[in-house]
Amino acid sequence: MGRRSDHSREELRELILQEGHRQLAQVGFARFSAREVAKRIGYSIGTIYNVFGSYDALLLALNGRTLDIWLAFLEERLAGREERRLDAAIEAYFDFALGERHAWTALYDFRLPEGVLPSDSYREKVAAITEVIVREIAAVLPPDVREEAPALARSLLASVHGHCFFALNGTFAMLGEDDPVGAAKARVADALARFGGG
Amino acid sequence: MGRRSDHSREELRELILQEGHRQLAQVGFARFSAREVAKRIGYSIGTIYNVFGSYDALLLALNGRTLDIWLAFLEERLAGREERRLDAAIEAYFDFALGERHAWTALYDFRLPEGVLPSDSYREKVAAITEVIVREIAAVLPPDVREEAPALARSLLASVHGHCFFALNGTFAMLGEDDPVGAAKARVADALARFGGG
DNA sequence: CGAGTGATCTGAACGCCGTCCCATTCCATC
DNA sequence: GATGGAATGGGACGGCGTTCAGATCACTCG
Repeated sequence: MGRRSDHSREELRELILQEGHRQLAQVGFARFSAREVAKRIGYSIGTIYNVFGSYDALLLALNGRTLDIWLAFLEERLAGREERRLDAAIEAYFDFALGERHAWTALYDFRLPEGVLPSDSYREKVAAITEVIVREIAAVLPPDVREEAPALARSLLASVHGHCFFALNGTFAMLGEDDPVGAAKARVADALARFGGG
Repeated sequence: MGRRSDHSREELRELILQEGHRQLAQVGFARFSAREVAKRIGYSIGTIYNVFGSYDALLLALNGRTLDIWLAFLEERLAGREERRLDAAIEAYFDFALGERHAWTALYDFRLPEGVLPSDSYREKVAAITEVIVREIAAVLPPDVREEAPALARSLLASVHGHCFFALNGTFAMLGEDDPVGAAKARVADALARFGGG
């Protein structure tokens, strides 16, 4: 009832995002509930709508947070590493997805209504992760084909994503595949071999 | 109210699956509702639970139907084709996903509760689609590495899936990729080149 | 200091959902 | 006919996202 001002708007936003991400990671996208988040932080459901405007906006913000964590995770794994950096990046992809299973899955389970585009800031986060891979690809590509790095990075990201996705959703288990990471690395190596890189 | 016997149990099952698949294809997984399906076929929600037992079982059956249609689509695209059969299969993958956008997406959006495995019949359908690809891969592989076909097929399926997924969910659009099919074909070609196939 | 203003917050209400379950209805059998 | 059992309907339940009128409090300004 009524104004409380226990927290500033920014604090509230942060509070919701923290508890929301905790919930999302714990119960997964399908069982995630904005009401439950409100309950846990001791505010009413209305407050969440005051701050985020809609369920979709909240989820976009939560997925954005996942992307932030993912980028940091990836960079930490690469930091100081001299050799086999691309393999390390692939391992990081899988390790993050496995470790943050629910949050990672939510990135792809949640979809905006058709025609609605994610915000620029969300796109930038996706681009930032991609950019890391572009750099790593460029570094192992022969200089004369280095311009191919962005397109190749997108494509290899998709390949690795497919392997990771099948590993997590049980498709690979169904098909008897027991080394998804190895398979993903092999496909990346195949692509680099074509360009004389690696 | 009460027993009607307008349809046999099998007819009812088929009725629900038909209308359910129509709904799923029309509104997508997120907006799909068993109640709505019941309403449209002129039965009550209870009847759907009599026939399928749960929402999850219904969705598994609907996804099974999608897999059936997909397999038929794939086989038709390959039938009578002499050259570039693998490219045709990749195109079929994308064309099916694009054409049956919602139904295809539902295959991956819907997830059983953790620990619950899909039925054998569902697994067989997935395996049947995979088997088509295994055959095509085996056909273009040098005889001495033909035993690699199943593992390679799983991996390439994952790669193509990743490209298709990113094409449909907007990731590729975000990253400026405008030829997902071409990229997928290139990655498959890269892998075959390693084995001296193609 | 006190009244008025406006931002903030609550929670009931709405129309959905999946799920459960029992009263009702009808068919088949005797 | 009567009856037993299978099929069906649909209300009830708890939960969801969403909305919004009303309650409440921190301010501002006279």
